[in-house]
Amino acid sequence: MKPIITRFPPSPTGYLHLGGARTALFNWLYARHMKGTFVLRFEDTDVQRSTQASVDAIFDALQWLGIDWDEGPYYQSQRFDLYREYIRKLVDTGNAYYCTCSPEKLDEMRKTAMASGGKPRYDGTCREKGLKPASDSVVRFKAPLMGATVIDDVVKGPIVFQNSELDDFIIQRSDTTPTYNLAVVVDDITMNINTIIRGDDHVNNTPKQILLYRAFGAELPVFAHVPMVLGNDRSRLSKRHGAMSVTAYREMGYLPEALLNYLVRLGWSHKDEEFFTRDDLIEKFSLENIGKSAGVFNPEKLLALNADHIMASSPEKLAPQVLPFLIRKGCPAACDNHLFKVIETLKIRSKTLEEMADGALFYYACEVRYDEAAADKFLLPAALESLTLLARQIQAMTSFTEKSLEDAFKSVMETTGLKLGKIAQPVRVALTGRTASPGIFEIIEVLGKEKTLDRLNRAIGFIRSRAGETS
RNA sequence: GGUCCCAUCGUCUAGUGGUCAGGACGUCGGCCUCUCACGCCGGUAACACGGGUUCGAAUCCCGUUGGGAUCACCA
Repeated sequence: MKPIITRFPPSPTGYLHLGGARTALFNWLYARHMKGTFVLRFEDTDVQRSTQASVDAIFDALQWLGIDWDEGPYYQSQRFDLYREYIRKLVDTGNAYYCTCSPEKLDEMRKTAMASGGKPRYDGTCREKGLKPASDSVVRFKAPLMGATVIDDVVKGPIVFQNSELDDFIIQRSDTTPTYNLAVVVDDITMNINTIIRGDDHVNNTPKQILLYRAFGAELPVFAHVPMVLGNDRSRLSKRHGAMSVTAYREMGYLPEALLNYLVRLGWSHKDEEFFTRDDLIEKFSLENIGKSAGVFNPEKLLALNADHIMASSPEKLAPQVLPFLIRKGCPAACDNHLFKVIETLKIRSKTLEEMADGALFYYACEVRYDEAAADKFLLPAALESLTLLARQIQAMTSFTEKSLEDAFKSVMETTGLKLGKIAQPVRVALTGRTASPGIFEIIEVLGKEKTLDRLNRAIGFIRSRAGETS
């Protein structure tokens, strides 16, 4: 069995969007699963629209996703000589010809065809003229007039196209650069690509490409056309549907594994499993289980999956990923043992790293900023006794464990006759400034004796001064 | 419009002739509980329609409807 060689061929005309990422992922996974080779190639023959910034953005996104390549990156713009050589072969073998019909004439041709209800296709004016290259001539592929071309698609099954539907498409522009269909085929042939996994928006190009493979006498690759990713209005995913670039998800605090997991499940399944790590996917991915119908992108499910992946990650793994979010918020955190403990308390209640960072801020604050409503509700004179008692208990403690803290609270409960619920909320506001946070015992343990006492005492002072004001 | 593709809960999907049509997200109710979460229990909700084939169709065939893609000297 021949080794599988797949490729991802983005055109660098913008950031890497979710659809592209999924295509890259499928190709990468298949190559990894089959222990084959994954090739990266930039299709930048459109010099006008291709930019280095886009190339960099795509590198950045792929790297973040952890999608690495074994070969390339190749740039089509550096292979023009090769394409010319292949085009010449086609002309020499009578499979292509020069055409001098002007764009204006073609336009008119299309219009009259449309007007009379016909198809907008080239009428073959120059097909049999045997023209020599001229300054403004293009090269057209001489497509068969009869017969049919069939795609043996692994996901959709056989797809038949009547050759009479195809026209003599241009393979070389008047500026001697190759067009898309020619360049892909030459590249895929010369790079030995034998498995092409791409969006099914390419299905209609495929018969043209198959014809080119035949004209070159090359072996056909396996085609797998995967269904599109749709927006919530069921139209093709685009900017209208909100955040589209892969890196936007990084900024919002998504884990690359979660995004990968979500993307792969959009169109592929393995039994009824929902959660996959990167290694799971490499092990389980297969072309057979790719679905046929288009899928709607659902941000809520992505979010839920992100929460699952956060929960499944270790604090050590999470720390370097949250750190940038903390720093961006002006938090003096470092990737240390303390941060690991902080994360441990937040993991289970954070759906994104952004949320986790927000939740972590209070641990690092020099002075807790009280949420107004929280302070109004809980930092009241009624809490003074338990706060004071608790401070005294903690003062006397030498080390914190869940058990010893529980005992401290119990003692306060006994003295005051209050339930834990009544005591915990004021303490929570004193320590975090908010009414929602990780468990009280966890917080105290992570905060440490000194900070806990500081905050308790400050809250006591806060209540006293307030009481003074109002009385 | 031509060509091509697709069709199971709102969404992602399992299902490959015989299932009470399963799971996940969402949603609703409840439990747990120091808050928020997590977790747990339960509810809601789908085979687009019409014909066949078959003892028996979500599963196979045809048609209808609906949705999508594509029709460049873009990729």
